[in-house]
Amino acid sequence: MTRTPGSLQGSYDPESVEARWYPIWERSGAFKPETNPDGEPFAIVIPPPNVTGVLHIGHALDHSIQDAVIRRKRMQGYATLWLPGTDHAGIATQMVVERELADEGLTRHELGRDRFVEQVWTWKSRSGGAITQQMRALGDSCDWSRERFTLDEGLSAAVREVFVSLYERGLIYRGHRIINWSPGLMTAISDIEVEYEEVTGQMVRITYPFSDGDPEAREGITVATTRAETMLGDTGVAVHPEDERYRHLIGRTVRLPLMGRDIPIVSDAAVDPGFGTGAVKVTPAHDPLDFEIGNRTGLEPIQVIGEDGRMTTAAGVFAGLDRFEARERVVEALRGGGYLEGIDEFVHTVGHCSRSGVSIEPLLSRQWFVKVDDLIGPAVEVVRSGLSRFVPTRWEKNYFHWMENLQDWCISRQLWWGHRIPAWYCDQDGAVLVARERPDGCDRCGNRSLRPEDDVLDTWFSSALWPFSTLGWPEDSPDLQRFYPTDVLVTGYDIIYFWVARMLKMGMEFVEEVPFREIVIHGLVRASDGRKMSKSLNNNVDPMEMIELYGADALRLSLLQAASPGQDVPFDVQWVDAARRFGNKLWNATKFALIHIEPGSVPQTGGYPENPGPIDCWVLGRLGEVGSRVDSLLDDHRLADAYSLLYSFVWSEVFDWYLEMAKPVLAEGGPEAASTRRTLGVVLRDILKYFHPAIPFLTEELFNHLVGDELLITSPWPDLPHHRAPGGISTLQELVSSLRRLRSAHGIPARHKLHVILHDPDGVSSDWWNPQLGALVGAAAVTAPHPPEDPGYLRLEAGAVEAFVPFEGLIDVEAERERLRLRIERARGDLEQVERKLSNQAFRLRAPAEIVEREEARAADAARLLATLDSQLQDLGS
RNA sequence: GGGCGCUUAGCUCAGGGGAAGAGCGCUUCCUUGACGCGGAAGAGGUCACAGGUUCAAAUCCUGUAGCGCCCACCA
Repeated sequence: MTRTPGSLQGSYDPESVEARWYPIWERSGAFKPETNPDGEPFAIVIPPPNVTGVLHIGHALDHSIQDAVIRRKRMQGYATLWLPGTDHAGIATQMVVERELADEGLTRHELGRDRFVEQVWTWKSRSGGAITQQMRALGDSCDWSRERFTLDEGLSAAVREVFVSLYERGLIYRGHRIINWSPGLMTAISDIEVEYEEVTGQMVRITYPFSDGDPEAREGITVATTRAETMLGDTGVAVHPEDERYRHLIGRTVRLPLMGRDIPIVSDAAVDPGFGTGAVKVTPAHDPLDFEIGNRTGLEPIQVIGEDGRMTTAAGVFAGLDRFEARERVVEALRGGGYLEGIDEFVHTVGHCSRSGVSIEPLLSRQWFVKVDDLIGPAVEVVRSGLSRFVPTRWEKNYFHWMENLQDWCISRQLWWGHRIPAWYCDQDGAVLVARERPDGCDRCGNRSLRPEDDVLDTWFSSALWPFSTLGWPEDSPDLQRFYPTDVLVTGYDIIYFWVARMLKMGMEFVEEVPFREIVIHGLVRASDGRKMSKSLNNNVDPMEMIELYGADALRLSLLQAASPGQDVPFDVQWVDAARRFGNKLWNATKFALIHIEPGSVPQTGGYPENPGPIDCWVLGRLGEVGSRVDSLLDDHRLADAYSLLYSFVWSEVFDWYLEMAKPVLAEGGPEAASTRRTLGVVLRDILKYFHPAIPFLTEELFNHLVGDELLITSPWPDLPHHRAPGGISTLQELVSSLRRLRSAHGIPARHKLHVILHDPDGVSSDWWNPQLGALVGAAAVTAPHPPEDPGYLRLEAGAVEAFVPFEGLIDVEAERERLRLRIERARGDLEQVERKLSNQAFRLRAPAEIVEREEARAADAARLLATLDSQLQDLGS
């Protein structure tokens, strides 16, 4: 089913390469852990994207990292599971379907709950698969046979089990509290779904006159507020008990303007005497702090703003007005009544619904809550003790900081799409029944017509169970046993609070083991100017468009190279383009190799030459060094560093040097050429292996040409024998570079052969240098026992080798002198610097020996260079 | 009000106590039989600023300035 290997035709075309391999991988079973039954398990569960969603650039980053990790582990012989799935995303999905209904002129209420939910399922089956198709285009090697959806039967059972048992443990309760109400969505939302924005508003000061003193005195107490309309629901005024200005007023009553209600002045320590006027109007129904003060001092809440954001009948003449309209009208009315002391501009933060953007209304409401205090302890402890490790660790600080000041989590939502809360009400005796299955009747009065709870759970409730619910919990399934705790979680820092913390809490509470051993945090992908990508700025980058233009491989590599752990990545097409060009380079290098080696003849593993020639030995040695460095970087999840290192090694060493040095060897034929052909094959093969996790499609394609029938995706990770680079290589490279510089500086044309006399007292050079010098710089060298005595030669140094080039008629002598003077100046500077360092006694005493040695060597080098340059200058004649 | 980052080449960013790095851009040369989606040679940086620790600081510490992000019930 794989393609017959052959030589490569044409040029690199990502689209055709990428179309081919995904189905082959999937059919081969490589994505499933069963492909390697004896392997040690290694598991990642995907952060489930919304079913409504399409792949955005953030997913592309998140998935590139996960896929790179999982692919490498697979090649290293683990039984890897990358478990995919999607989230039902309550609000988001419901909104999409509601909008569709609106186009037909319908509302969900007209449709009714059951038909509406049915409609959402239909919608889900129709377009919910879009994102999973896009994941395939990206190359995500997940096990689709284990795909999960948060509303699946199994996951729903997990949700019910967790809800009921938390309720039984007293960790879930139903309470009447101030919650964040989104008038836009008509539902409660949790604290962390509120986004705070700084706005400039008005702080109005209002005087409430005393109603219990001399009516003629026209005295009162002045309060300040930014939400004037809430004064209609005031049931008291609070001051700090120690506040000298107001202490004597505690217990008196004032008449609430516009409403004519008498309300008491109370004292409460929560009041900040330094803020505003030091006296707070208390609206228990519309402010969390006021609600608490009200509870402590016995002030009743009066709800004046309704769930739709309009004033209620309790607001008197303002009833029916929109809350913002009411704010203006109330201020006007207060001004008219002479109650208004003044208006100041005031900058403060206002909460907005992260979904609908509407300003949040704190509302007194009966909702379900999770008491988080008891769950935090173990979730903090496992991170502190390192059982679950954040990468990079600095995110732990943020995690702890956040865990310290957590409020109870409001989990009920007034939506239809989601997990219905497993509670039933008996309307006869007011009993609340919470159960895994619908109870037959009220356990107290026997009433058989129980009313089910209408509310559904916050989407994040089911997400919190994801690492174990997807593996079969509450059943003690084989997958749960084998893959839990999962090994790595890869996610952005933006959902540490929403999601990661809650998974840790729930995992510890219900499975009593950490959900994942490592938490790899990446940043957000930003626009190239560093700003957030958003629809309103119209600076969104569509990953699918990138894939079309540059290929998934290029997109992945560019994201991986740019993503430093935990750091935001500004996205720029130039990176993707550079990555594509790298792909092109790989393609062409393989094409070159296939001219010289039989397609399909490279062994899948091993096959390193027994007696490698000098350049082969060098490249194998370098590959080994770089490879082990790359391995340790990858182990530390420093993917950006690993792939950047590989990228520059492959391009600037293997392709720019080794391939060029291989050409003359291959041309000559003989046993040397055989070794080089072999080396060329295995080195390319190993490079493909190292790059496979980042650029899976192209590497698979090229591997297929080199190796034949075996799939790269399940080939073993490279394991190189140690090779020691022969000393001559770096000297040769230095010499070549010097000669190239000479050519370049003086415009010596390529066709002009350079004749070089080598003086090589240590015998560093050898026979194989000559063809190399010929191919790489167009130079021919002869070795002489002594440096030439007559003038007219330019001396170059490469390590212990001196090279003499006759310059008569070749170079611009004046220009060369100028160049030398400049270099001499620089060399002097260097020498002085090193000598200064070496003459420092403290340095000699304190610095480690190897550093001192290195500095000494440096000084010697600098001195020799200076001498060389000086003599060069003399050779040119002054 | 707390916390966490960032400031390095023209641009976008890596690096993180012992000789300043990448990609893109820029200059010059090269129609080399893998690749012009390429090659070679270059120019370009007091690593934000000020102190400190150290034999040695872009790197560690303290402070300052600017810019981001997160958290918080200042009405």
